[in-house]
This record gives sequence, structure tokens and C-alpha cells, in this order.
Amino acid sequence: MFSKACKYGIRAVLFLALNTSETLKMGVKEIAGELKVPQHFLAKILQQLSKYNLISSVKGPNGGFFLSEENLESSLDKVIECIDGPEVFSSCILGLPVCSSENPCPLHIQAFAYREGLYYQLKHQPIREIAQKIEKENLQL
Amino acid sequence: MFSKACKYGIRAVLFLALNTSETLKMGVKEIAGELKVPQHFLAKILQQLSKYNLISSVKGPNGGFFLSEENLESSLDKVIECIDGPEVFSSCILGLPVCSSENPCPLHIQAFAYREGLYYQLKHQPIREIAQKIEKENLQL
DNA sequence: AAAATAAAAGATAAATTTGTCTTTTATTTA
DNA sequence: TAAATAAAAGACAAATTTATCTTTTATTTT
Repeated sequence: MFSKACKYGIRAVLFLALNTSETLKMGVKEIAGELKVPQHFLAKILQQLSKYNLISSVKGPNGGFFLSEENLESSLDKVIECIDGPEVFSSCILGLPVCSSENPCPLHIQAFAYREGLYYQLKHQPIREIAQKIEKENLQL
Repeated sequence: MFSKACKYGIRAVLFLALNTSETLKMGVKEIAGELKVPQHFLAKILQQLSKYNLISSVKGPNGGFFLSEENLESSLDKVIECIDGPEVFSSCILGLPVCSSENPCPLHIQAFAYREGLYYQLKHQPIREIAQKIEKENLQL
């Protein structure tokens, strides 16, 4: 479903939601260490997310990455589309160039329901809420 | 979700279901031509499916690939797992090494619900039925 | 202003997936 | 039995994704 880059990105965003703030930033090195993902690869991903204002960063001493209040109100679908492109939730599951409810592939109905459901939840749940759930239910990252 | 190899494989199997039989086989060249997928790449995939008896083949003149009655009773989940491996429907959507209902990742519930739905349909619907639906509703491959 | 810090950016390499081409093996037809 | 046919198998190449390393730029602290 998602590329590795995207998986790392999602986890990093949630990690930042849990562990950082405007006043408490964190460097890639530490984030990568905690999540056990390749540091420089993660750096690229965070740069991309930062460029599109889905996460925040400041350079220099005491700098690092963090989620602003605004970032926390955003949702994971943005993060995912920022990394894997806008088609992840809409492209044909069989790779057909045209596939829609008017001209569906044999798996369209099934795939649509599956993906749309996931998409809806990712789209309508702010990152802040997911973070709260992670804390409350002690979920792993 | 699925690799290209897997997408080609699914489409080829459905194509064979619609266009071949014990007595009317078809070569890779023609199949690849009809589906507009790379011929030799498809050949590898068909070999793999044939090896695991999900499709049938005979060598030599008038030979080719086809679906036996038995093959038609099988389901697409087998085809998918034969190509993309047994984890496609069960591995963690965030790539975590352990992720289960006991120790879920933050997206586990959502991903599980919808993936399981797709899996159930693919598992319990014989290829023959999908082929009938394709004919009846004139779906594209 | 200088030093230190950390992101940003760029170049390169490894690994995997996708795609192509050639040779071998099995089977059928003539 | 020989020729033709088509899958099976193997080697190789291109493209993409993943991963690493180095240099540059911006910012902060001293």
C-alpha cells in the first residue's frame, strides 16, 4: 500500500506529535534512532514534509523538527499524499489507466470500499487526535 | 497495494478465464499483446502461477496457457499471494515488525477492517464467478 | 564576529523491481 | 523421426526505490 518512505514519514510525524512542540524540537538523528529507520533517508522525507508545511523545522543550535499547533490540526492523508503522490487512494488497484465507477475494473467495487474507508478516516481525523489515542492506548510506533 | 507483477498476473488470470479452456489455449505473446503488458515479464509471472498450479500450461504446438475447471474454482487471493507473497494482506501497514490486535500500530484497526474486507471477497469468490461478472457487466481488463 | 549546531541540498551507491533477450526443454504435428 | 512450436529457464539490462555520505546554508549561542 504505502512505500517505505511513506511508512517512515507517517511514523515520524506521529512521533513528532507525541514528543515535540514549538519549544521542544528534535533532530533527525534522534528521531531516526528512536524509530530505528535509516537516518539520512528519513532526513529527505522530513525535508519534503517540511517544504509542504506539514511539519515544522528550524536550523541551528536548539533547532530541529517539531509539529506546530497548526501541523497538529492537519491529517495523515496530507502526509501520505505528500510522499507517495496524490494517486495513492484513487489509482486503479489493477493498474488500469482508466478505472472509475462508470468504467470499473473487476476489482473496482471491492478496492474502492476498502481504500475509501481508510482514506475517509485518515482525512477526517486530525493528527492531534491520533496522537492522543496513541498515548491513551499506549500504541507502538 | 499490489506490485506490477501481481497486477499483470491478476489480469492475465482473468483474461485466461474468459478466453481459454482445456481445448483452447493461448500463448504468452498473444496474452501480453491483448493486455498490453511486457511479454517476457508476463511470461515469468505465468510460469510462477503455473508452477503452483493456479493456471495450466502445455508446451509445444497448439500449446499455451489456459485455466482448467479446477483452476476456475480457485480464487484470486491465491494468485496474489503466489506473486506478492503471503504477507500482502497481513503485514503491518506501517511496516512494523510486530503489529496485531494485541499490540496494534496506530492505523491497525482502520487498515485491518478494510483490508480484511477486500481479502474476504477475493478469498471467497471463485475466479469463475468473477469471470461471469466481467462478461455480464462488460468490465475492462 | 566566531564557533557550533542542525536542517537543506546534492551526489553517489546499493538493493529491488521491472523489463528484455537468448537458450533449453518438452510436446505435437507432419 | 524431423521440424515446428511454445513453455521453462537463465542471463542480463534498465528503472525505480531505498540508503549513505558530503557539502552548503541558515540560525543560535558564546
